[in-house]
Amino acid sequence: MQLSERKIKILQAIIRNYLETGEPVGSRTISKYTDLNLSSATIRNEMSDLEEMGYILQPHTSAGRIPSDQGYRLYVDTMMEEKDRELEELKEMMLEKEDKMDHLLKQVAKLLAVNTNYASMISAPMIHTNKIKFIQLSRVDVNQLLAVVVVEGNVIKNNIIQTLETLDDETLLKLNILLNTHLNGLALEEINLGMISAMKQQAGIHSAIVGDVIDAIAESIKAEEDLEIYTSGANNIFKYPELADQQKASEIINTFEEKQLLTELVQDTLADEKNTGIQVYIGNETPIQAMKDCSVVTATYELGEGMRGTIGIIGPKRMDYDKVIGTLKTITHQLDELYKNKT
Amino acid sequence: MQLSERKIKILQAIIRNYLETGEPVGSRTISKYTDLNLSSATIRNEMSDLEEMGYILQPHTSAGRIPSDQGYRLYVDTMMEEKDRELEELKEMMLEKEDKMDHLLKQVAKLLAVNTNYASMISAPMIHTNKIKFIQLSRVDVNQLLAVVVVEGNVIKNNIIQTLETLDDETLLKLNILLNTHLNGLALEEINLGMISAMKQQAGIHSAIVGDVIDAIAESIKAEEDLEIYTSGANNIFKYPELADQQKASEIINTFEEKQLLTELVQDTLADEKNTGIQVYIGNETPIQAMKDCSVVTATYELGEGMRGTIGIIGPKRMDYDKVIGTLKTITHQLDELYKNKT
DNA sequence: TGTTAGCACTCGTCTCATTGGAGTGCTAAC
DNA sequence: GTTAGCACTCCAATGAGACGAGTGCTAACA
Repeated sequence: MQLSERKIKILQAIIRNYLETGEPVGSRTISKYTDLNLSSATIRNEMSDLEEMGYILQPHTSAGRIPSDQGYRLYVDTMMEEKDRELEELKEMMLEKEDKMDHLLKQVAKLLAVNTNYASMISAPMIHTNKIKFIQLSRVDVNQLLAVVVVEGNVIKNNIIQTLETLDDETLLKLNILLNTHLNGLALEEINLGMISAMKQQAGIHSAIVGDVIDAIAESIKAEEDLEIYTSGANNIFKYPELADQQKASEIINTFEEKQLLTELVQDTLADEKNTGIQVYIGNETPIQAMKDCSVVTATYELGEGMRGTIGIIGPKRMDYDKVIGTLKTITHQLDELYKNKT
Repeated sequence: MQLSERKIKILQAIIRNYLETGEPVGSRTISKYTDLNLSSATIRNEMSDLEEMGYILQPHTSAGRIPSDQGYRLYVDTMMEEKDRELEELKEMMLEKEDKMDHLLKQVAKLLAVNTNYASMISAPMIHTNKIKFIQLSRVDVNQLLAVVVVEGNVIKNNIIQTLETLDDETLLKLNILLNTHLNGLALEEINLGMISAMKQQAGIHSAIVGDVIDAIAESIKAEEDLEIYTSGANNIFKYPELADQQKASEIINTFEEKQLLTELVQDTLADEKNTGIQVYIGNETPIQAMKDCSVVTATYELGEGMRGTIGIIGPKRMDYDKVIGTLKTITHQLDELYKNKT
């Protein structure tokens, strides 16, 4: 069967109505709601077709219809009217000097949650390049060295190294020069054993330290791998009765608390290269089992230089897709701008 | 009325029973439960007294009794049999090299939650002294300086400073020496305008930088003030029907998500100096409104040098106080040990 | 005087039947 | 192809009745 013009209009009306109310919607409601003047009986016939085609379903025999996952999917793919959103707060927020990345991300997460009334998450940008920009070794105590590594994108990593011997200023200076001349501009993977042994040789009696420092650097950079995720508004799910029952709520809350469980979502979003930047997971389409009764909308943001992160909104299936997608587009766009203005 | 020996035993039995079951407990149950061989009728009379005295209450006329806040309070203050707990996992966890404070804290929070089946929180230690131990200024880019500040307790802070002029190595070295000789060993509050202007004078044409650096340092150290709190196991509350209803769950979850709301709890715990280290807030005793239907048990841990933080367990009023307090004592003790072994 | 048995009473919970209404599907007429 | 009408379904809300856990009180007992 083909989806006639009229069927589409009716489906659209059903979904819109259901998004608003969360109640199954009946034929009479639609016959009043739409501009095509049809009686409820006609609508009923069409609805019967739509159900057969899998776009809507009945919770029980004598109830109205609700959209199926397939129905939502069609809606999102073809029928949405994306609402552009002005997020003044965001602009203001970004105008304030927000140096600390984690603060900014937390703020964005919160802003999203408050603005949409859904739950939100944001992952810190993954640094793909991880090129070392600068290394600094300093003595903070008789047998403690502080290693500071700055990588591309001004991400700073610290590590304290315990040493057996006490290094004097001159040696320290030499080591610093040695490290910087050899390692600057390199990514972690580019550092090979040959280089290390060359450096050790040059370091002479302090060769042990060189090894420790490189270990410390490797550790600092690698630590980034378990990527940081910030969330907000998890308790918004209680606003939607279909998610608020104990079983579901508990699972969702748990996922939000064990943020690492959200990693899959981030991976999945980032993996999809060809995409316009926005992805919508409806119900079972989600990679996270706990969210099979939700819809998840994710977007990729980019802070130049291959630093990419993910923003996501998690809500009920009857989420206001138009608004959410509009909001996410605005946010990612603003994050781009932010980066441009910073550099 | 006096609390006779027998009344105490009965009250204890009521509370113990209620802690297990979560159901109001009746006179017949107690008459079988206790070793004092009394009929249910006698128990009833005693229970009537206990109710009048405010230690127990009836949810409705023909139901059994449940402990009141006052009853729990008496129990915690005088009748508990603290269970000592061996936490092998904790020891193992701490044996592994856990350099990163935040990782350790997250782990501890999780361990607590899993172990007790309640929700847990832990605040990062507040650094009271905040004495500057070491300052390092480095050039990472033509017009970018990296300021690293290490404060007492090896807490490291970074800040990137934009400069108008490009500083050469020699100037940078001079500035470093200038900053370290003037500021090392001082707390933020001890830096006064006199010192700053003295330093600026010595810095000559680079005096502007000195101001910027001091601002950056102040900012880094102050940032510590909105203290970090880690939580775990919030969704454990769903295991206790009396907390699992939407209204309450939502409030509690929200508090856990907006971690700053837990600050009050931390403040309150740390403020109470005279205490043995463990504090119990039963129901309305809590400083956090959202937790008025919970009990909260907090402990202070100390990592030497005035670095103190708070650990807390949040659960239903019928929490297993004996176990929780035992666990918290073990944990704080282990954290102490950890610190000793590190230094 | 403290303890106990017995009994009437209360009140929440469970079950079951009833009702009302929203909504459908089908049929026949337009 | 559209619509009115009607029988039918099924959920949700309501209320009556039975049940039982538990109490308070009284009177009797050691």
